[in-house]
Amino acid sequence: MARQLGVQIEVQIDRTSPVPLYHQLAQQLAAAVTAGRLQPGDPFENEVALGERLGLSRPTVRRAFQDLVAQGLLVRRRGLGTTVANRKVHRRAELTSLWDDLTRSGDAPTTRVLSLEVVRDEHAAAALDLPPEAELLHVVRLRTADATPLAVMRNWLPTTFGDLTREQLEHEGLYAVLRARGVRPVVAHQVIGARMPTAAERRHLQIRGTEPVLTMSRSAFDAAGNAVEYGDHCYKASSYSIEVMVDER
Amino acid sequence: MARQLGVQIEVQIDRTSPVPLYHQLAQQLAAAVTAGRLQPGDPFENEVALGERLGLSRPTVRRAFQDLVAQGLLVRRRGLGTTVANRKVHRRAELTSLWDDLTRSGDAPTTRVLSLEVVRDEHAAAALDLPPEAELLHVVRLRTADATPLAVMRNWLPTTFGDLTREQLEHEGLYAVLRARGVRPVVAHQVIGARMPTAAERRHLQIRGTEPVLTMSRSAFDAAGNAVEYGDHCYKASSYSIEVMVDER
DNA sequence: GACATGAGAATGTCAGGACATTTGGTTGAC
DNA sequence: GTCAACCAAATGTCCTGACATTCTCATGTC
Repeated sequence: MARQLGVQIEVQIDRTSPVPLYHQLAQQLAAAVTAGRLQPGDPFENEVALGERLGLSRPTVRRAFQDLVAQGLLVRRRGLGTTVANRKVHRRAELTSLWDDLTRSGDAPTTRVLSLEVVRDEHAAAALDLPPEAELLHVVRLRTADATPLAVMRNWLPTTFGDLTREQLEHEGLYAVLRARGVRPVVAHQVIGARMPTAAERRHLQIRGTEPVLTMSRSAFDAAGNAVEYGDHCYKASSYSIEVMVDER
Repeated sequence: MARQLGVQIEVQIDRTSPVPLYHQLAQQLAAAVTAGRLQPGDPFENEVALGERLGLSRPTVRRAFQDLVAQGLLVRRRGLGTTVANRKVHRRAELTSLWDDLTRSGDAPTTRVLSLEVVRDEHAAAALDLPPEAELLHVVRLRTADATPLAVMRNWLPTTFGDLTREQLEHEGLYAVLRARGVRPVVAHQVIGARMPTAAERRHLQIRGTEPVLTMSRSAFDAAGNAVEYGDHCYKASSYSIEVMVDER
């Protein structure tokens, strides 16, 4: 039976890349769907043909398709084939405001940059909605207040901020530096938790006895939806707390 | 290297069943984890050994494991193995109660009232904008989720709520009880922190090793500005984190 | 024209195999 | 006691192969 031929999508597979083959394929197919090059209901190229065209095995192609199904982008049925899924409506979550954690303190904050380099980090890239192979500017800073170590802060930013210097980052806060370049994060997703510090954190924060750290992970985006930064901060719990005001009037 | 042997779970595979083998396996493993026969952190039998024991191929076992990872029940790391995931409660820093949040996520909350009495407490009174000599209703509760201790919660309320009973407080969450009497907190000031647990908290929360608690203090007021409650909660940090969304557009 | 049947197309399931990478414990050297 | 190197254990990735099941269309018969 001559089914309607699935649409062929331009795909580049790089076997020298450290990114798994299935992941490269999944991302490019997802990009094509998300960009609107395929519309809901469009038939997809079948898994065998796509595999032959790209020189990939069927399980590898199936693994990529599976990821797209999990993201809600594709629908697959045995005997019928693969089609582009209908777009779902996403509801915005209700919001609260968060006090800026350090600007109210009045203490004399200082920053020491422990590390500043370009890296690849899949987890950070995912938190910024960027491809796993994306290069990111990774900065690790030690923040002190009144000469007392308070926090170790790790941040990852897109390499559009690759020209940030140690001097800038030590002279003022990261967000102040970003504001000076016209970048204003307006949306952030934060998760607050607690754990015991690692050996390195104990050293930097001068923690001697048994004392936890308060952690906060944050993904921040600007008004246009561009990734600004992903941060993973840990604070000496004895010296730090986070204040949240809730107003549901 | 002799790793700790993964726990063996009783599994019945029926090859005459129309249910796919991977699905039969996934369901029985999930049931064992959900039923508590395996605890967070427990090592799982590795995929090769499990396959050999059940006469299943490695891809079939991996497919079952993959489903459990997707459900948040297992954690897998290359070179290390498969372990039962920690149960994490992710909570939005909105004006909701833990009971409401756990009920919504299907985590079967229960409450045990440890103490219910009228007291004077200067600190709590101050947090409620009340005179230091004001009498307050003081309640201490142990909250469990899925039979696992999660939080010790201390609350102080004005004595207008003095007729609250143990039964009411054990049957549903504090805020549900308040709503039933037409009381609705709309403004709250919350402080999130971390510390090491007290001996009593260790006992109630069944904390054995070195593990911190995540703390949240909250003063809540109704629309007219009347004090509703002051709460001081501590949560097992390995099982709890707080989610905050920020939108400043 | 309606209905049954068969076949082709495509996905679903399962198996076996191999190599790469990560992790953490052990061992030996200093 | 510390540190580096090595190795075993375990998962991650990718491949080839085969059979089962579902779906739809074409064809033949009445």
